[in-house]
Amino acid sequence: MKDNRFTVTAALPYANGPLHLGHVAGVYLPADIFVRFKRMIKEDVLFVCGSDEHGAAITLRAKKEGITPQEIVDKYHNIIKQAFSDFDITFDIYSRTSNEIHHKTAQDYFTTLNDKKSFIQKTTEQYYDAEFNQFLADRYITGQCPNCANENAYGDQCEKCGSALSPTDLINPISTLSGNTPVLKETTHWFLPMEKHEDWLREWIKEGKLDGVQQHDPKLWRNQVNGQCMSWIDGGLHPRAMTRDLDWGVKVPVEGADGKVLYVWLDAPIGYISMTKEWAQQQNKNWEDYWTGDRKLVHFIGKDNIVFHAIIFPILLKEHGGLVLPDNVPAYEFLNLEGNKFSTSKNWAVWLHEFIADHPTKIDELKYVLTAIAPESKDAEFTWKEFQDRINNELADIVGNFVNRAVILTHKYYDANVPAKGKLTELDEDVLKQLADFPQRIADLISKYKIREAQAEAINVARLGNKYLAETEPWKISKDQSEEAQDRVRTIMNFALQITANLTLVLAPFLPKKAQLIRDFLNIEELDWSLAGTATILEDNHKINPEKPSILIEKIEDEFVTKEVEKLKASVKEIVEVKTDPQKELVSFDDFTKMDIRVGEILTAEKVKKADKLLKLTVDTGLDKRTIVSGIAEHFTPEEVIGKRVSVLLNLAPRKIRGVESQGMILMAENTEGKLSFVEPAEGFNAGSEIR
RNA sequence: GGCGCGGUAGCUCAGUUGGUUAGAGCGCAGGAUUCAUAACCCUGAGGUCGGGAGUUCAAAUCUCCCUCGCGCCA
Repeated sequence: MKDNRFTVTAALPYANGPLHLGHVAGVYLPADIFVRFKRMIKEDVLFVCGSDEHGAAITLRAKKEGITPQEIVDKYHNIIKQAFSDFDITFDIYSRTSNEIHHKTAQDYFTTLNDKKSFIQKTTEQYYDAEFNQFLADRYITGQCPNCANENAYGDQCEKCGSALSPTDLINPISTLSGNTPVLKETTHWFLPMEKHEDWLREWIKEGKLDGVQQHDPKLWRNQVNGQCMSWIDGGLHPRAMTRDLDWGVKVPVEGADGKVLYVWLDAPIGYISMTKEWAQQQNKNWEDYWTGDRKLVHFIGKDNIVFHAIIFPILLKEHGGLVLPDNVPAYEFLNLEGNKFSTSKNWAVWLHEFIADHPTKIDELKYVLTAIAPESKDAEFTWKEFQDRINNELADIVGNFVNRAVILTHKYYDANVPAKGKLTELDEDVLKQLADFPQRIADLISKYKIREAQAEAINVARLGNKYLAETEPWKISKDQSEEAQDRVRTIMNFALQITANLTLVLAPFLPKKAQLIRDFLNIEELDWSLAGTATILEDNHKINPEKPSILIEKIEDEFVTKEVEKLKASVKEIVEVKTDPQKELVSFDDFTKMDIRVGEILTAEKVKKADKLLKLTVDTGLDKRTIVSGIAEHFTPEEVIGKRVSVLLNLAPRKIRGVESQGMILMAENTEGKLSFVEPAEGFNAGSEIR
């Protein structure tokens, strides 16, 4: 087995939205706790992460919002980076894939593998949008589902019947970019022939051995990870595209590969390497030291990313040669929120940066709750009520209260000096023994990626303290003035304080700010982990902070919960209100040309009697002057509309409305608030101009 | 649809290679106590371990079928 030197990565956040609590609970926070602990026990650990800034979703969003992809990724990269920093996630580097060093590293990596003939090239036909000059990602093609006839199926899936599709399955495919029918066009891509790697992957995943050499303990890999990988391998692997037709990303470094970029399978994980390089340059170190030899590589990820990190990237690493393969891929399940999945599009989320802005003093409290419910083995659920319960009943009552008791009593009895221990009782010895067990237990749990249980054990140190005080009752004994009794009280209080000092150690990886606050109460510096479990941390007569301690953990009021739940519900409403109608059914060009739409000028206007909404208009259509009844009286006065040049549907079948025959229809734009606007041509387009 | 993972006390979760009365925390009930953030501490009630069938002296744990949730793939 290898030494304990770690390179830890956390999944690269996609820079098209902010971070929510699901991301934090299921990747970044456990990774940070793991890393903090490794640093505490002086194991060499590098922690890298950064924004994933490429891909079709970002370019399409940019197009939609009329801005550049760079503007989008700049915006979210900064929000995410700041949120991590505010939340005390201690990456050694948080970089981004739009950096030059990443592009260069990824291209070099591709070239190395390409030169080694690790890839095969294949030419396939893919849908292409001629107007936008680009190939279409599956999800940007819609059409009729061949299974259930749903008109709005996507190129990768029909959401109505749930069947997965490929774009060519769709009947009447439509590009969502232009609305045109896309054409099939040949394109050549580089594929990774994964099937060639089945044999060694099987041995590596199942037994942890590579070329017969033990690399890792497969029993420490989560069920889900082993299970999914083995099912992929046993089911047979297939070539996988490593490049895409897109103009936003790392260009494929091969002549003639214009308009092609590296696919996310290469782009993102090589980001771990390029970010290591960037950090190493800053620190004057060799990046290779962190990716070769006896280094343990650990990828913290969500469960949707398993085969990507446990099969595809390992193949790429091995093909490159000389680089370490992951020692573990702790994959987290998903966090749900108040009964529903987190959803960026539905705005059902608690955003990390918003939480921090709203509750800057509750950072460790949030960390505690997210760790306590971390989805290590099954999907978990975050509710504000549980947030309150966990903080109030566990953190505040157990930890906060114990610290307060120990410190306040020391102030009261000894004027803030640590009293010396006297003779120990059997109970004291027993407590000592229990205390001594904690550090190793916590270390073991963290090494096994059981962060949630490790945190619970840390809290148990405070429970031990509470129990000790309840059993020894120093406040009773202190009333007895005999030297023997006073000696007993000094011993008890010394123990209580030593346990408090232990808390600064065992809580530190989970609740760094609270650990610091306790250190302030005790007037001590950061301690070395080797002291954990001992009762000799504080020296006799050490002066603890003479100021009365503040409240370590403030309780969460009911109002806090109510407000947050309301905020969450309100945010969903906003989205619903601005929802626009989906595209209507397709019409043929012939259908469209049947409609005769022209510019008309409104000559006269008057209200229709007994009708609040209707105006009777006389319109010059260029052909004739005709009467049109229009339902716009609630939006415009007759005076306002006279002289307007508007769009008119001329050949709508005439119809009597309130006794007046209407010979056409005025076309209006309507926004989400129900406001109306005429569709007016520019100056110089007079009555009779055709619209088509 | 195929595959993977999960469904254990009201809630959140542990349960090692099948082995005595299935555990913890919260919540709940009762008790004790007052140094402390009305907190702590003790005791107790609560589960036919998603449903069914099977293997076995013995199944939460192994096999099969069904069902629900999540993910991956087609």
